[in-house]
Amino acid sequence: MRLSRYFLPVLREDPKEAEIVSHRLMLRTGMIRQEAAGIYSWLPLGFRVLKRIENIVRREQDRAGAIEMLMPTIQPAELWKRSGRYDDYGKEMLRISDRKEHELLYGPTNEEMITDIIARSVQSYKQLPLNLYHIQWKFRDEIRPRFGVMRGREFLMKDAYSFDLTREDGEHAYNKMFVAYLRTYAAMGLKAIPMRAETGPIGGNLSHEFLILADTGESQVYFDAAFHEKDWTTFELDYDDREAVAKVVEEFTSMYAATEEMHDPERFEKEVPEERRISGRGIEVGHIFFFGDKYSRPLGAKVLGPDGEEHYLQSGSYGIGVSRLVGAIIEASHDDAGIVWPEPVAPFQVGLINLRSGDEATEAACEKIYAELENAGLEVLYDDTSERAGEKFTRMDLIGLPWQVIVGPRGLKEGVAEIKRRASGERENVPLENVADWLRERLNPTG
RNA sequence: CGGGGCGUAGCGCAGCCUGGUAGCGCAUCUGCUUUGGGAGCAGAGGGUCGCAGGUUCGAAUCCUGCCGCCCCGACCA
Repeated sequence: MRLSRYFLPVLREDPKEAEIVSHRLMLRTGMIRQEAAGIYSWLPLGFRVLKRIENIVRREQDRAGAIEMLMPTIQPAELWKRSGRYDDYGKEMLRISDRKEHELLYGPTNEEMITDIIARSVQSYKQLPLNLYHIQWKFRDEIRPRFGVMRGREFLMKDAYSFDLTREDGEHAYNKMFVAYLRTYAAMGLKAIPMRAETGPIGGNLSHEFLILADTGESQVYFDAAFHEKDWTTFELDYDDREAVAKVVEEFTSMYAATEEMHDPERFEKEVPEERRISGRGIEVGHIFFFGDKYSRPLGAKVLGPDGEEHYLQSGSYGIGVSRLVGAIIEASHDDAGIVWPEPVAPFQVGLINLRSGDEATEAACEKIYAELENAGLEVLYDDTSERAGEKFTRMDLIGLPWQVIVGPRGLKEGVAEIKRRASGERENVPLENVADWLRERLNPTG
């Protein structure tokens, strides 16, 4: 992408409404634009990141055997009256009515709808297990939206719903999602610590929240430093192997980790040696629940089992805040100069900077490298604008692409381009003709 | 919902107390000079002063009501 033809409205100054770093940087880099409290437009740069994250989530859900679908944002109130949540959900639910005065609502979550779909289509245990998910916009009329996309009213969420015949099967479905979540966050360069959680209005009794550590997090968390020593990168296993899956869950739940609501200081002190007790702030980026027949009963989701009897389905629901993750990743990965994108979620992998636009030789060298990088399957933002070097450097650091290729008359004389790694600031001079290969060796082509 | 703050050009702000023809910096446009870490000079464009009502000869400024936004607290992907 040529910057001169792109839409990247960066702000030179900090917008005054943004206090926390991710919100500030998202506004400054032109990723988002606020339309109302907790409601944002996603501008091209932000949209690219959102899609990247969404794709990683999708890949890991698919891998764990979940099946993607899409339910609408608008739901009939009638479903929610059946589950009893129409009244329970309170003012957080945005209620609307159509021209015929039918009561509708903008979905804050989809347990009712998916359970109803299953109830109408699944009659036999032979059709199980099922885990269906979608990635769809939600609306919750939060008491106080804040922190940009981290607590928006409208937000993009991946929500999956599992349906099984027995509690044991349901727990396996839960465990699979648990492992899939570890894999998902790891694939984005994050460590999200699973913590025992309250179940809230979703209900049920088995639940974990996944939190990434950041000073600006909204939750107070307590955990065992042993989490820092875990291997977060390899969870290669057969999802159908119940024991293997349960073992990973066991491994990651045996160490103490709790949010403030569930924190038990006595247990913490008893189980964790003092030097390993860590308390800090965390951002909740995922939440999984197992709630048995809480919804299948009122919505009549039952199947005939092998015993010839009717059984209510055993269910769980599994959410990842996709739009929140954009902010959360920035909170976890930035410096004074701006965002430092982990490669897997970066909007572009490479920023190519022409330091002297208008200069024929420099332009020719840039065009050549640009074409080679694109041919190598890399995603490149080519700063071909006529601005001065300083502005280009500052802007490229601000938007935080993992690699910068800097081409100017100085290097051209030596036949080299300078390649800078945003995260570490290391620079290396690379012969012009080797730039594409050099980068390709250090990057995975994006799919 | 309780507490605090803000609303004036695309962005950041001054002006308001003490009413008198709306200003600064950055950005934008034109020209020239520049060009390896947010350039210089010269010129130019851009405003329902959040909205409505009131007081006044006259309101960004005073009064009343409303709306929006941000921050702190109780709730949540």
